[in-house]
Amino acid sequence: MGLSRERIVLTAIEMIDEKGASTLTMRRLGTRLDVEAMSLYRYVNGREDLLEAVVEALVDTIEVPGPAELQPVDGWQAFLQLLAHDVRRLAKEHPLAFPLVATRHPAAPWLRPPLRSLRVVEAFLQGLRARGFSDRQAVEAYRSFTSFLLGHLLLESAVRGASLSPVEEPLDEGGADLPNQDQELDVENYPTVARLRTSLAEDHADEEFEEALEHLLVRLDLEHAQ
Amino acid sequence: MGLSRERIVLTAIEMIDEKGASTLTMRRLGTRLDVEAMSLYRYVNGREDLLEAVVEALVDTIEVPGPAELQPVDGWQAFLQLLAHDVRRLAKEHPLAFPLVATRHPAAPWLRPPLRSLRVVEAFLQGLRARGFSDRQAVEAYRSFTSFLLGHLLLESAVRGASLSPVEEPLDEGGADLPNQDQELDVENYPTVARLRTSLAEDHADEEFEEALEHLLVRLDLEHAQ
DNA sequence: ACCTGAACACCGTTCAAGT
DNA sequence: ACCTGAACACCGTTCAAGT
Repeated sequence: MGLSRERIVLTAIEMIDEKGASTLTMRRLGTRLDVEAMSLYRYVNGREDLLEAVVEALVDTIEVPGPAELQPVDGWQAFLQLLAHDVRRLAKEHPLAFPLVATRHPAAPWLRPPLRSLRVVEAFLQGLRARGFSDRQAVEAYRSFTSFLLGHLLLESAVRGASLSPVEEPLDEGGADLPNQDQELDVENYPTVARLRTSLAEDHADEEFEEALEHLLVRLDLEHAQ
Repeated sequence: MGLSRERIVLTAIEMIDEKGASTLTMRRLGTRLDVEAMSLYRYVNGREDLLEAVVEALVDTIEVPGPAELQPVDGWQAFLQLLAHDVRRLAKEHPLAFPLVATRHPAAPWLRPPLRSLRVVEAFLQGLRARGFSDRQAVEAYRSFTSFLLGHLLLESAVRGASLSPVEEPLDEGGADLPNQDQELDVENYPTVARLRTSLAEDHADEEFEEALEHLLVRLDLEHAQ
């Protein structure tokens, strides 16, 4: 029942998953752990350090395919497919936390979100080297793969997270004079959007992800063949 | 010299550009405008509304290629090229603000960051419709184009923004017991990263962007030809 | 109509003090 | 060794009051 850095980080992740990072305060976290907020500072160098630890813990759950999941004989395509889907699992399990993984400034320029840990980058590069990539090709693949993951997964998280958003719906008292972000009705002034509204609102996250991943692999294959 | 919503938003953007969104407080913004913080609430429904207005103002600077910049005879490739580069201009001009554009929850599921305004989406869809895309193709292009922009530009912003980061370097007193995010030295435990370190640290943002854009256009062309 | 003073509830963080 | 009480500086926000 004692406090520990690990317990603090896990509870912080819980709270972020429930209501978003902006509602995670040291004091509320302390309360949840049955402790005064000040006690947390024994284990954590302040709130920023805690958020960094949260990101690290999340990224640590990423499983880079190794001998257990994948024979070396399986190509780099299988390797990247498995990895991509595991990062997507992370994004889907933590839609409100994923923006942190995506946007917190990486410690080094070569730690690109969302694959922002030395362990993952090392395994990524080794995985491709072992499957026929040159050093240069592996590094280029790291760059395009991270951009691909970031774009697709953050977009998914933003949309899915919007439902769980921390902003409490203000009861509509219909009296605000200021410009309102609720543009629902203005759609009528944008005929194409209005016409395609239904189609635009459809959720095709799965297909989008698979298709874009497929194309990325094709693209990498072209460079790989050179 | 009087206060106005516009002046407030522009000053907020200035402050974010300088030190990041986390340092933008209502009170500091008031001080900068020579006014008490409470005065801002006449023009802005609180801090969240202000940030929303900041995002809106930034997105409003995106120029979707119209008759002025582009003949209808120019293909959809030229249209998307110009648009992509203008969104990239926005990201480069505001590396510390772009994460807001990227991660704030969109008002509607079809307003995908970073093209998150009705005006831009409408012009985007019309631009492609006028250049031979079907409704379905235009919507699919909107989805893949936004994912592409988000991934590449947010990654660029994160890296570039890290230099301007709001975290003040703590003078290294060399005494912290807690896990430290400064993993610089641990690189030695990751041989492949260590070996490719220099290559990984190189900034190829320009080429990456151009190349990925080129491939996206090829990919869209395949679907378009069907 | 526009800005302010005073106040409230809530933050992050430090540090001496308790056990 | 581990947690807390008290305190400080700083937040966002409301509202009655000033001009």
